[in-house]
Amino acid sequence: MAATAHFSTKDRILGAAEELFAQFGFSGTSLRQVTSRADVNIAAVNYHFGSKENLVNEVFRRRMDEMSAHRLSALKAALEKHPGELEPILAAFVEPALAIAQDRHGGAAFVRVVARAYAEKNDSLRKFLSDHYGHVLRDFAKAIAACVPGLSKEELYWRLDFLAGALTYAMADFGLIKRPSGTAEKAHRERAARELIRFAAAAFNS
Amino acid sequence: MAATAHFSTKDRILGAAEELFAQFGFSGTSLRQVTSRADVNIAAVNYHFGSKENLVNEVFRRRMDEMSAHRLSALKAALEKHPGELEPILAAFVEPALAIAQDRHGGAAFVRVVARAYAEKNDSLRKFLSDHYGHVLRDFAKAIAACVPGLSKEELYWRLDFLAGALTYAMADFGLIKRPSGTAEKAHRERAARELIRFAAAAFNS
DNA sequence: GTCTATACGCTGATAGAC
DNA sequence: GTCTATCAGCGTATAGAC
Repeated sequence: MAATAHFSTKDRILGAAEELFAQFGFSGTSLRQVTSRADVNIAAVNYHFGSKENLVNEVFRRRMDEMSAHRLSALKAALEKHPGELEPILAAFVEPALAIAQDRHGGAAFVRVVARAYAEKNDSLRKFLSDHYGHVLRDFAKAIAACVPGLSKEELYWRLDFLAGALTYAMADFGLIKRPSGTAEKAHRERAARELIRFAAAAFNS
Repeated sequence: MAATAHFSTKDRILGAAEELFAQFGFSGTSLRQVTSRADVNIAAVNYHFGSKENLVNEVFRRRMDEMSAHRLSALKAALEKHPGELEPILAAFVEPALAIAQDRHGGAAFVRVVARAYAEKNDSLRKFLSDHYGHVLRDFAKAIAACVPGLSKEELYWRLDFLAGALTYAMADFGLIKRPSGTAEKAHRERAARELIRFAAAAFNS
């Protein structure tokens, strides 16, 4: 695969799916659109991915791996450069998520699938998430606990849940706040991150 | 309609749709499932609702109207009984959502429908919500602004969005926190509401 | 192993008879 | 208002070519 400049059938499907999911949403994209854009036969999807749902999961896994890596390296940097400070830890959690969410290339599809993973209570998907990315949350919980020693473990986890909810909501751009048409997407995202970090810092410190 | 104990075709479709959407999601539920459960003809949906999308909106509207009315009357009571206090206002926002979530007659279904809308990032549904219930959020924003005079309007709206995200997440039981098997569902939800109100109060007061 | 042609049982939607 | 009939498009499955 490194020996050729051509993309494989599988990669072309992934790329086309990612673009179309971002533009039209998950259920708004048909496999026929995907395979037409990728210039492959309709049956190739089921050959390479088994099902449409699994194709979505594969698109999702790519982003999640990337986001988790960014979160962990940002956490490491935050602990080294700002030991004992809460906000840099929260920034390490929030910023990679919002960056991925607003990435042009498939970010919107990623957001949709993240939320689905929870909403569907799909146990195998939940297990996949917990198995592959649970250690990330645990690292953040430990780092936050060290900054806010008065917090019980139960309260800590409740608040992490609330932060995750607010973050997911912000990622999906679901709320009242709409980006003013004059504002660049990047500036809007940075504003969202800054606001959420301050919000969460105040809440964790209470 | 008040003259008879029978439910109309339209109401039977709405009830069946709410239950099925909660269980299988929007795109996971076919109109044939809905009409089969409601014991009406498949074409009745398009006759009464025009489209599947509009049926989704109507399912939402029934519950949202109820929840919004509860929120507004609770807000009024909070402002009269506890003028100048933030936490009663937040409780007026959070607790009706809790109440709906606990309602025997489809309330749990409603919460899951909201969660799914959020997960699937259904744009038309989102616009519908914003058009019809934006004024409720605006009333809360005004009440909160009076309690936290230092907050800019923009910051206020960001924080309301974060609160809404955390609330949606928590009410749908999305997060890490799992209800211990010995705990009653009602007690668990009341714990969630209490934690969230404290969390949000700290965040708004920062 | 990869890929294609083809078809099956569904879907949401609509037109027109009653 | 409600029904039947029918439509194009959907995700999926499989047989078989290379």
